[in-house]
Amino acid sequence: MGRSPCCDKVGLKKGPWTPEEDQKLLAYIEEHGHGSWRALPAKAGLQRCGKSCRLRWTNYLRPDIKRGKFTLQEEQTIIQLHALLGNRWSAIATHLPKRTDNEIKNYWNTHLKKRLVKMGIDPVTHKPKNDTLLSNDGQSKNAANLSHMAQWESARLEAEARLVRQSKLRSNSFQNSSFASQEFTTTSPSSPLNKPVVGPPRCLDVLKAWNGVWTKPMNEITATGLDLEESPTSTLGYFDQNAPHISTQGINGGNSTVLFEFVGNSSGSSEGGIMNNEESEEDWKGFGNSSTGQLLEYKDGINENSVSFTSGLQDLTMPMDNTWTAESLRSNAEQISPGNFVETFTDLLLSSNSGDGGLSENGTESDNGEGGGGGNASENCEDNKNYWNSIFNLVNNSSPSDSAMF
DNA sequence: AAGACTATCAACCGCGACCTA
DNA sequence: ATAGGTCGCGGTTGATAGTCT
Repeated sequence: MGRSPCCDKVGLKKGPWTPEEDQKLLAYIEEHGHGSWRALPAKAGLQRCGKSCRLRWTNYLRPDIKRGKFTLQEEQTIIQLHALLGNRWSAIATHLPKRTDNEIKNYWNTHLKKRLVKMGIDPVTHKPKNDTLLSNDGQSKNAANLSHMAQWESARLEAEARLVRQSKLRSNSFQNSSFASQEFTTTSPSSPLNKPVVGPPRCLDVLKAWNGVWTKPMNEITATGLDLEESPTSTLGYFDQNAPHISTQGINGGNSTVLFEFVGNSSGSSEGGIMNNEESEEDWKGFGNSSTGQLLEYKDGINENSVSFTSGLQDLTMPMDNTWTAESLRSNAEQISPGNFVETFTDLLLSSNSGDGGLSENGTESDNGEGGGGGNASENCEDNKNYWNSIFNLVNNSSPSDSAMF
């Protein structure tokens, strides 16, 4: 069937919105909710098409939008999610509170993609340009798993979208009541007023692990607070950022989800490791000579039996069997001196960020070798390997890996 | 100072999915 | 089953600001 025009284009205004138009749209939605976007412009007295109104509201006027540069944490989340989901900006935005898909898309295209390219990583596949590393390391299996994971998460996201839609329908009668009473706790940028998603955001299990990285001091890892009572394959459980925890589940006995959270008294971080923009940029530029961060290199990747890291001072090998429990994590965590896991993980992920940061082409600003990554080809290869390994690590440790798919 | 170039991001376009009759 | 209508998503464009030469 053919696509019908969203509106009569004759006489409709296009281009940048004026403050007056914004005011009209805002006032109308505050009073009536948006209802049908198609009908809204006429009712609100706007010479715009409904689509334009929806976009303006969704990407700019909505009160629950956070503006300004992205924090380091947000950057990390975007990269991780993009590795899993690809250009599914709306899905990615679901996990970035108060950010719109459009904003994330723009940020990816103008910043993050370039950084990955400079790292020698294909921003589309997130694979090193020379991905023989993977096969050489016997990690093609992991790559396949990741691919499956992405597919699986995609299916889940779609199912979630349906649920949200259904929820929306059920609550439609709710819509036109008081605007002021609307909850703006939704984290979905695609969930404006007509999507009363209340409560913490639904979150990928992967992101639980990932978010956790930023929310809890290493030494606060505990074996308590296991909150994955819900099925690991269910996304109906909410991730509570205020309830960081470490979770283990029936490892090898069916479910092998292991979520652990370290973290973050990052230098320059404020609450929960969230940094302001300048600080974020500083981190991008400065890791490698971080005085507070301690290098923790994901050294050996994942193999059959263990996962190994190298801290600045010592090696740490975590068993990949059912002995990798909360307790073991905690005790192993204690092996790592109280450095900042956030930074080290960031280093791990982005340690080849020489081009964009403070490391000059010739490496003159690289005053140390460990985290700078601005070195030779072999170092870059190692960094790329680490980058991808970090993703594998997250996926493998937090995936609902025990679904039949895996 | 001025023109060229680059980066950023708001906004638009077109497609596909979904819903309803 | 099908057609029409609506909405949301992802790709792209274009205006503007900033930087470089």
